[in-house]
Amino acid sequence: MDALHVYNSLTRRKERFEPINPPFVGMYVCGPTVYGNAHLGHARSAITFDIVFRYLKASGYQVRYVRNVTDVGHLENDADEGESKVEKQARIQQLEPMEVAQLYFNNYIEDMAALGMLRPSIEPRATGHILEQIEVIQQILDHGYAYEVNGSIYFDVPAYNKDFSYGILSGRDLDNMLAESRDNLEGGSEKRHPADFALWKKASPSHIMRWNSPWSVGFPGWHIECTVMSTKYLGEWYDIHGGGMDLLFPHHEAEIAQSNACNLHGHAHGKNEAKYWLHNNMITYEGQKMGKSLGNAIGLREFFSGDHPLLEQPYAPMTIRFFILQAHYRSTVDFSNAALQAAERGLQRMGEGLKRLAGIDPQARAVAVNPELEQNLASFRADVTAHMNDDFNTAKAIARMYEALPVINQLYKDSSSTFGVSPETFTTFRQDFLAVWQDWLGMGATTEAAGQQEDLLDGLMGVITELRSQARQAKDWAVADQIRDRLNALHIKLEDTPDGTDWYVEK
RNA sequence: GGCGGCAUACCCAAGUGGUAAGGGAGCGGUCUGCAAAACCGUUAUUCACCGGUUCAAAUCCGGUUGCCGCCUCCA
Repeated sequence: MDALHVYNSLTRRKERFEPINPPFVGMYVCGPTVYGNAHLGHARSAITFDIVFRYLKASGYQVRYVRNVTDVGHLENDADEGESKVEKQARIQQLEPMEVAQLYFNNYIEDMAALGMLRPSIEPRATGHILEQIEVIQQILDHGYAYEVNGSIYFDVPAYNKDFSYGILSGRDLDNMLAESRDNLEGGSEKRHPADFALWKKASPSHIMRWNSPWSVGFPGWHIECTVMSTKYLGEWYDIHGGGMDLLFPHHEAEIAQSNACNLHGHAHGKNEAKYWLHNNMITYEGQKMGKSLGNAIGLREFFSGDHPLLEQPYAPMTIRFFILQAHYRSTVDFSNAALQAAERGLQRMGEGLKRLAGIDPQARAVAVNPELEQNLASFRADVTAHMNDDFNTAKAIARMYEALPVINQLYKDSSSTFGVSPETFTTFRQDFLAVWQDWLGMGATTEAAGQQEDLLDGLMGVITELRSQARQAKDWAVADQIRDRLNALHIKLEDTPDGTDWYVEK
């Protein structure tokens, strides 16, 4: 595609992407609730929108990417007046609730950095926007789309549905929802209608995270923070709202309702908080959904360390990123040791190609231009752009990179080769190839950060491999093999090549 | 029950009207003291099943079967 198209959940169609105020693009993504370490699902969502962020920037847009941090715990269960998830963790760990939120927020940032994520432009916290949330709730009340019961404020879905239409995003019909859930409407509920949801909850005595409001000492409802913070930083009507598919209902549906109830423009004017609603699909593990409630949500840190009964080995963060990018973001992606190991090997091969790419002298390969190779390299950028323009199809972009890999290998191989490309084509290709890998896909951090330790190790290994080469020249295989075996035991792999011996530390 | 998605080789996975991408694994080969790695080549007449539309369908329509997600906190 020659222009960016995105799949919009709101219209259920792929649409041409046209920002409201080019060259500016506003994007809001639902971030984590910080009461535990991040798992694979968090990674998928963050990676999906990291790609969107990167690609929009690479396309020349000026992007403001807002990703919230939910540090209000909310309740374990709407019907309970019990403690929130954050408070529960705080009690278990004997920490201040805010300490828990900060701890897991720090961990989240660390994990995301390991996965090659760019930091968003703004990372607002729910607890930092209590006043704004109270203001918006007041407006919704003033507009008649909410009501108070015992100090709690609920969104009045039926009232809203009269003037707007509730369910526009998820394709739900309020009447069906009513008919279907009438029997689970329990007597104790303060809500007038089962579809109503809390905007403000009065705190029970055990609820520690609490703030003053005109209605009660309490805390904001689950959905309101996103409406409020997106409006504050991106306006009432902005370009992109992203999140996982599991947030589509009720969370995003509620957000749209709140936004319309507050701003009163609504879909009659084609405005539903954001112009494009993008949703990444779920991750499964051997065909089964990964979820907290299912207990099979393997944490990112466990993948990195390999310390989990389901994992056969540790997996590098970049292996995980790469694997996720090999599938389209709107498809489910199935994790398993076999699949991850396949990605690991594939990534290794690409890394090899990247290293070779740097070592090719374009002048020396210009001898005889081979039309086929020339064409492969010359069309590279246009091909990858077309794939990314098609709803960020990173799977295709990566496949295209692999199609260029044999060309890189051929050019690298031997200088007497009759294969060649023009230096101009090659130089442009090399720039593009690296840009796609590092900047568009964010795979640049493949190589480990170099440090002093590494310099020392380089020096030591230089000495060792040199001694071993001498032994090999003397055909002293016993010594040569002993060196290799001993290093192998230390997880240092030696590989003999025609030019000398390569080594690397096994992960 | 309501809403939605998926079913492509041994595994992962692209592909939504023009005659099956890519990765891994397997197999054959090159290289190599050996090993490992790397490189080259190769692997689905066929896209769950049945019917229909079309010159043409994995791709569109109808039906069947199976799997999954959301509807409750979840990315």
